[in-house]
Formats: sequence, C-alpha cells, structure tokens
Amino acid sequence: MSDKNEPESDAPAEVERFSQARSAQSKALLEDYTELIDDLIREHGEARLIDIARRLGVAHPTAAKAVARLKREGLASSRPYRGVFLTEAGTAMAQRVRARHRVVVDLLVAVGVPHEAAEIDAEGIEHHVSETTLTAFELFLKGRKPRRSGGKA
Amino acid sequence: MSDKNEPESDAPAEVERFSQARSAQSKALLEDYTELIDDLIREHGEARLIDIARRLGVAHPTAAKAVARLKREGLASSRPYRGVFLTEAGTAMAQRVRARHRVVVDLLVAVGVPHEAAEIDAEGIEHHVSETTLTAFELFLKGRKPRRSGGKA
DNA sequence: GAAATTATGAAGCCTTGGCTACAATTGCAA
DNA sequence: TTGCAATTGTAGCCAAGGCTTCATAATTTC
Repeated sequence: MSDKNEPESDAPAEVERFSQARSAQSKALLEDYTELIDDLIREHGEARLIDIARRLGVAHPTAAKAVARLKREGLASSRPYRGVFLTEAGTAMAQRVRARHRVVVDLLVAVGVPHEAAEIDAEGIEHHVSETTLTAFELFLKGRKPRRSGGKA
Repeated sequence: MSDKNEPESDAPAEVERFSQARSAQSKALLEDYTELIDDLIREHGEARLIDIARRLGVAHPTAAKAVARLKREGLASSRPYRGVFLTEAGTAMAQRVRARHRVVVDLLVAVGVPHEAAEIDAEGIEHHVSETTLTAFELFLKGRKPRRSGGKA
C-alpha cells in the first residue's frame, strides 16, 4: 500500500474494505433468520414467530420486525396467525447459509480450533466469508481431510 | 418457575452463540477506530478527525460520534480542535487488533485464499475471532508455514 | 360457548451508526 | 489584521434492531 500523504489516493481500497464489512453485517441478520426459519420448518413443520424469537434469544416483536423485513426483501411470506414461510429465494439463501456454516466450522476445526469455539466463532465469521474464500476453504478441506469428503454418512 | 439467575433451559447454546455474535459487532467499531487512529499517528504524527473519517469512508460527524464513544470508554482523548489521541488502553487495543488482523490474513492465505480476498474478508472476520481461535491460528501457522518465519510484511 | 391461554400485531421508546446542514474555531495568507 | 477555507463541533434526521406494553386474534379447555 502507498504510504504517501495524499488525501485521496491513499484511501479507496481501505474504504472499500470497511464499507464492505459494514454491509455484510446488514446481511447477517437476514441470513440468520432465513436459516433458522428453514430449520424450524424442517423440525416442526412450521415456523412460528414465537419459536423464532425464542431460538434467536430476542423478544417476539423483534422477530416480527425482522420477518417483516424478510417479507419486504422477498425472502419470506406469512399469513396472520399462521406460520412464516420461505420463498424460493429464502429457501435458497437458507441452504447456502447452512452449507457455508458447515464449511466454516469444518475449516476452523481443520486448522486446530476446538469444536466448541469453532461453532461459536463461525456464527460471527460466516457472514463475512466471500465466495472466493469459501471456495478456497472447500478446496483446502478436500485436500486436507479426504475422510470427510463427499460421502455424507 | 423460580426467579433464580440460573442459565436455565431457556438459554440454550444456540441463543448464546447468536447473542455473542451480536455483541461482537458492537466491539468491532471501537476496534477499527483505535487501530486506525494508531495508524494515523504513526504515519502522520497525529490523527485528525477528517482523516479518520476519510479513511473509514464515513462523514466526519460519524467519526466524531465514534471518537466521543472512544473517549467515553476510556480508549481515546482529544481536545477541541486538536487531534485525537489514544490512551494506554486504546494503544493496547490497537496493537492487539493489528496483530490479530495479520494472523487472520495469514491464516486465510495459508489455507489458500487469494491475498486480496483475504484482506477484504479479514476486515469482517477478525472481529469474531476469539482468543481460543486466534491461538489455534497461530499454532497452525507456526507448524504449517515456517518459511514465513519472522517475516514482517 | 365462554374463559383462559397463547400467538400476533401495533405502538412507542432506546441506542447505534449512518447522514446533512449549519455554526464555530483555527490557521494560513494576503 | 483581517478574511476565508478547512476543520471540528453540534443539532437534528433516518433506518435498523433491540425492548416493553397493550390490544387483538386464534386456539384450547372446560
């Protein structure tokens, strides 16, 4: 990087990184919710607001607001006093998020992070893992831990 | 139900993980600012508000608000119309953050992430890396890439 | 079928982290 | 010294994501 004192030319890349990190944070919430809703539907056949709130550790109006946002963004739908449902886009996002979460946890474990810490940290890390990085993780895991590859038990 | 403060059945590991990820996010801003202020002081001998704002890609009142928060938390000090300075605590944090950033980038590169992507993703990831995970990263790097020994980038 | 319970929804407040607009201070230069 | 541009501070607005409280709709139970 250039160490010059030029007010303009010394910033852009850095600014880019910061703002990217900031916007990733805004996507994180949507991702957590879609994944959780997908989870709940798998487990219980439906995703009730109260269950969503409970699992996320927030009050139910907070979850309701988030679901409203999911609907705005075309990721979910819901009918009053019925459950919350994911649209195709929402389901796709949930699956992507779940897959990525697994890869991140596996990667962390592969480099020696204790499983418990890996699970905790992955929750925060996963939202900042780009496609490029994710692909690199997958390649690394494939080469390093072939015992885990492909054949899901 | 009793009113005990027990970590009761209502707060399973999952909730813990989510709320931990959420609180990490609030620390991230402080960390970015302290590191940047430390950078600026090294580079220019002082950290002016306008430079902080420029480097972070935010408007100056946003930076001013953040600096006010740093002061509240005892990480920085400043006198009106003078620069911003770090307290001992702030400097310590900056150094910790910088070291961690390097480790995260190195780890990403070591598992095959292209350097550019590593830099970008690290900006978001680093704030979610616990001590445990950081230590694991360091150990991994030590064992895996001795060729990088001591090498300051 | 009415009451109790549970789930949702709606309103209103707080904090954070953005922003713009404008006021005040500094500092440099004419 | 004065004047003006740059810098900093202040005020006020916005959206997001928390919260509590209260109202309403659904469901369950008697």
